[in-house]
Amino acid sequence: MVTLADVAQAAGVHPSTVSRVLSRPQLIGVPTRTAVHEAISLLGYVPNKAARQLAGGRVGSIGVLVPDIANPFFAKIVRAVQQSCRADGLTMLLADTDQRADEELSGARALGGSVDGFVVCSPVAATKDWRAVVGVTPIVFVNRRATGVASVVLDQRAIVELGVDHLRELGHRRIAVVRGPDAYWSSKERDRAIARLDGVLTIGPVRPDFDAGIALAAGLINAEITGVLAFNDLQALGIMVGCRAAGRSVPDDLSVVGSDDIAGGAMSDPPLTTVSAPAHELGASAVQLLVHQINGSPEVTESLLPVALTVRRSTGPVARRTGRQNSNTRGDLS
Amino acid sequence: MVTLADVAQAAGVHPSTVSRVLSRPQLIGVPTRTAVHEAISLLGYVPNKAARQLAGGRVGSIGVLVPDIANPFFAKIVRAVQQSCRADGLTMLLADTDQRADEELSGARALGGSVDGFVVCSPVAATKDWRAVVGVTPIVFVNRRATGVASVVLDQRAIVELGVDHLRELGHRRIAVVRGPDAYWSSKERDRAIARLDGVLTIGPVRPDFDAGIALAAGLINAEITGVLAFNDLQALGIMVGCRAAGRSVPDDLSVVGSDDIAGGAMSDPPLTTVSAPAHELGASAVQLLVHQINGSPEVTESLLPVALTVRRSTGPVARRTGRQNSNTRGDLS
DNA sequence: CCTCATCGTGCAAGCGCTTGCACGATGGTC
DNA sequence: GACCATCGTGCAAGCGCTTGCACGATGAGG
Repeated sequence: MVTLADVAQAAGVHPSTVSRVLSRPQLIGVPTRTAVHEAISLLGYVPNKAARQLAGGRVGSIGVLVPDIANPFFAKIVRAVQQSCRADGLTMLLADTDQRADEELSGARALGGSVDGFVVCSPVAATKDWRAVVGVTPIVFVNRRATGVASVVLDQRAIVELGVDHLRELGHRRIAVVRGPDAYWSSKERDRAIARLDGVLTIGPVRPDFDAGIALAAGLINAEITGVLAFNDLQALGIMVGCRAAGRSVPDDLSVVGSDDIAGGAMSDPPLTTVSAPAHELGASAVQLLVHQINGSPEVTESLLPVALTVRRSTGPVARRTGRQNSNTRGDLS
Repeated sequence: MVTLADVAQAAGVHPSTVSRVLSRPQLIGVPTRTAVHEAISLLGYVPNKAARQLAGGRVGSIGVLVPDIANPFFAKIVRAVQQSCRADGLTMLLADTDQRADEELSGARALGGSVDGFVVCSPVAATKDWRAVVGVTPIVFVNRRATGVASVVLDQRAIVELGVDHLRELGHRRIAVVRGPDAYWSSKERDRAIARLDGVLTIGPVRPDFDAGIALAAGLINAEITGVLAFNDLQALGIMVGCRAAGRSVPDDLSVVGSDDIAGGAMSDPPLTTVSAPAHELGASAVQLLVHQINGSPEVTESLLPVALTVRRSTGPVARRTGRQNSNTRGDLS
């Protein structure tokens, strides 16, 4: 293993000079700097992170906590975070919290000493608990806004409005929007947006997963809903399957729009119309905000990311009244 | 921050004693040990990883490299790895290699100094390059077998046989199996298994993703295939969609079986029959093997994991000849 | 009762790096 | 021409932990 001292010797300078070339090059004269760089690449020197951290410098890695890495939405975010990290020369430590507040906190504790900061996706633990655990360590929340903590969130209001407007433009009048679990910041945020709207039915809270979606379908049909905005894509996919199982067709009998735009949505049949979340930007912005903080910026930035409607084929014009009539008739049979 | 020294003082012993209580308890007398433990929990002491590593001890973390974390199959493995890590008190460092050999190697280099070992999923870089980069650092390959490297792999032969046998039992005679990219170890392994079989057509190599699956459908129909074993679930899903787009039905006109058993398979319509891979075991075994090596065991273990058929509704009995006749007729139209 | 393993614990030397401080060498100013 | 700011570099003290070695206190054997 080649150390700082080896490089220093090769370059004919003091180890501290090498160290400075690496951390604050502007302090060092250009000729020396060049010589050091040559020695570094010649010897293939790689700084030892542990030593660097121990000596009080930057660690060069960040911790990322996600509720469930198997959820494609979070997988996309993690991927973006990882890419940003690589671009910034950072290492990413990942912990899956299994959606549990205690795992979140214990994960943070475990990573605590080894990272420069945290990116926390959809945190469920209370903000004050977070502060207690991480102390002054920089931190940014993804998908939750909290005072005193940097965050990058999706425009939940736009999600609701984009989804509902799309349905309305297709002529739908009996529109439902599914509420998410109360524990989520995004749920509360959407509820606020929903409250602004006239004439939409709300359903739930309902778990944002496939099975819950299936279970939802029957109720939607009974309520003669013709267009529904699910809480996320997984749930939307479930609604579509449940609908077909009940003998109805998507989008002829029910238009469904999801939210997130996970890969599975494009692969369903019909492919899912959805409000696309910029997962990549979410991750990238989070890292950017975090790096800012790590570099000493005191400002607490709250970043709001726009969403966009992706129209595929799970939504269509509302059926003419006779069409709905037919549907109802069939519905009585099942 | 509470340090070893603080604990030592609180317990009235020397720091080295505390250190030993943590790393090799059997060296320390029981009363002292107890006292130290009390002091530790009293003060809420958390060992500093950087210092520990620097001093030459274990780091307590492992590096995991995956080709694509957004691929649900790898997400499942990562999740399992993470769980095993937590159970063993290990931290997991994750890097996404984007399926590129150079990223694999540079990822390993970046993590190099900060981990006790590596779990590498579906490595594409050559084994000797790996050895060159990681030196004597313990390492285990997932989904590739290589001499001199511990590995945990799926029984590729069983995958092929299980899939094909299932199709045969349903009466299919015109069966195709899709080959994967030549670069994959699993592809070569399956090819070997396919070679053993009589009377199956092979197709490909074909990329193991959704779009490639869609593209495949037409060819399958033209060749009058009635049952197909895809290379993985993503591809199988694509075949189903492509098939329906061509006016055929699954499983009536074409039975399709996937491989992996990703979550999306259960959510498709019809839900996908597939050869399930024990993703959780893959991850857990990998960690176990790695920990063994880290603990100094010299043996190079190669673990072969069994797979199982999960029958859902994308496969069915072969259509009666008249049925196929009909299909063909319809086929001419499209 | 003295000798010698054996066991439990203290001691101190680092691991590789960062950083505040000191110091010599510049070049400009009065 | 003597003085001072400025700049570039060397020096050394740690960061928190592990571990080989030494040492005192036990209990067993002659």
